[in-house]
Amino acid sequence: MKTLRVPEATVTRLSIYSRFLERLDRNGVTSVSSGEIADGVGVSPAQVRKDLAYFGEFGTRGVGYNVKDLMRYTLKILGLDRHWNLILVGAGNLGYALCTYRGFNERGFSIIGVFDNDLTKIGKRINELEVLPMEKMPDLIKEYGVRIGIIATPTRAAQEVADFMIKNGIQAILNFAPLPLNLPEYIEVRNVDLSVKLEILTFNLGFKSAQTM
Amino acid sequence: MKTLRVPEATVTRLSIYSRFLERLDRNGVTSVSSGEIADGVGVSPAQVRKDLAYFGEFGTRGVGYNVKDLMRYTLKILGLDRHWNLILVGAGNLGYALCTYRGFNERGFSIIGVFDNDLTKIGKRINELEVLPMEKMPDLIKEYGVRIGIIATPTRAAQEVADFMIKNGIQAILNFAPLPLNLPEYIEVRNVDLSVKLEILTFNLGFKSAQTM
DNA sequence: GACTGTGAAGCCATTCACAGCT
DNA sequence: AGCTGTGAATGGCTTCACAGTC
Repeated sequence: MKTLRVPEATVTRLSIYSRFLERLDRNGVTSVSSGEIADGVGVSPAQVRKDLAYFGEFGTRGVGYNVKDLMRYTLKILGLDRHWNLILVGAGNLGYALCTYRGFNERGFSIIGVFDNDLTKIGKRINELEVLPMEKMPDLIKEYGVRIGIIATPTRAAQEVADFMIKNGIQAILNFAPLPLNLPEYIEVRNVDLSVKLEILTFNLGFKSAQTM
Repeated sequence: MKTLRVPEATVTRLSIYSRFLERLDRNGVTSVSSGEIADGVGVSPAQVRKDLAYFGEFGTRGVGYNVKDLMRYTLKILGLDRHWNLILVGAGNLGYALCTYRGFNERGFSIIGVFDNDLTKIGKRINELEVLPMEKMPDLIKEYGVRIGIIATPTRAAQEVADFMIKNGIQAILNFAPLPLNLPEYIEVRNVDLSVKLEILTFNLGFKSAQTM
């Protein structure tokens, strides 16, 4: 298992492969080829093999891959062979939706603390969680060993919230505010910008209507 | 304005530049250099210039770019010099959050119809919209000239919903269900997978803890 | 002197094609 | 025969470096 630098695109696909493998496993499929995975997720068979090759040899030549084994390997590579506690800041509609999103639980993520600085939101309940004021964050991070924080605040608050999280030991941030955060480089950050993908669609539709209208 | 194929990464960054330019404009800044844009959004100055060069020459050598002009150009390129009506299927928490998300309105998007097939959700109100049964979709698409649909349903319903949208004239889909949709290739699809980015974080944290523990 | 626009170079990811197993 | 694993080839995006312009 040599450790070259792995392209982020490979990690993204690995996440998708692993979910596809979970589906196969639930359906009782025990063996799968790179071509079948490729068809299932919309990439080329060579891509699937190359992606897996970054991490080892998981298949059998002439046969394919064992579904359960490969599923476990991919989950392990992604760090999903364990449970992750998260905190979230911003108890608006988006924060609420993320707290109740089943996709997180299915992958081993639990949001164990929700914070806001809006007094009208503090004390409200989201499932079994109570929205807490920001000053309760430090203790909760320590108590639950939280390393990842989610930002679902309005844009103007995002940078300040990120700084506060980091000061209290958060190592990685998933940012839903449409604003590039300015953070130390040892912090892992990924942005989920809800309108960027929509704008890729309008960009592409623009070209189409030019052709067809 | 030569029309080479534009990398999707360029379109993504264009969307980010345009929002940064809007911020500068609101703050009264009138002129900006590629280096300042680069600093503001976290890319290299050459990247900014190269991205813009796909679409024309917008700057003045020795000076930089006029903020208002460049903002308008970028918005126009992205197809955001006009209003876009959207429909959304799935009136759960995520659907609710998307319907009330201000970031869409700020960029010229309006969700003008929300659909669900769950009888307990039909008739509910989200802002000024009433959740409608699926069979009302065809008329609404025609009436409002809708080309883009958003899928915020549970995973199991997503493929069927996508097929229904397309049958009724939708040309582009923003899919929040964590499942690769199987669609004709003339349909534009982009997926927003809420846990993939989280799994990139856990992947990267995995490497870090290996070093530091 | 400052900054854009761009061909060339460099780098990285994907695809190809085939050797190696079963 | 079928399918994996992988070096080589390809393709595409990013960075470099400098000519062009103000």
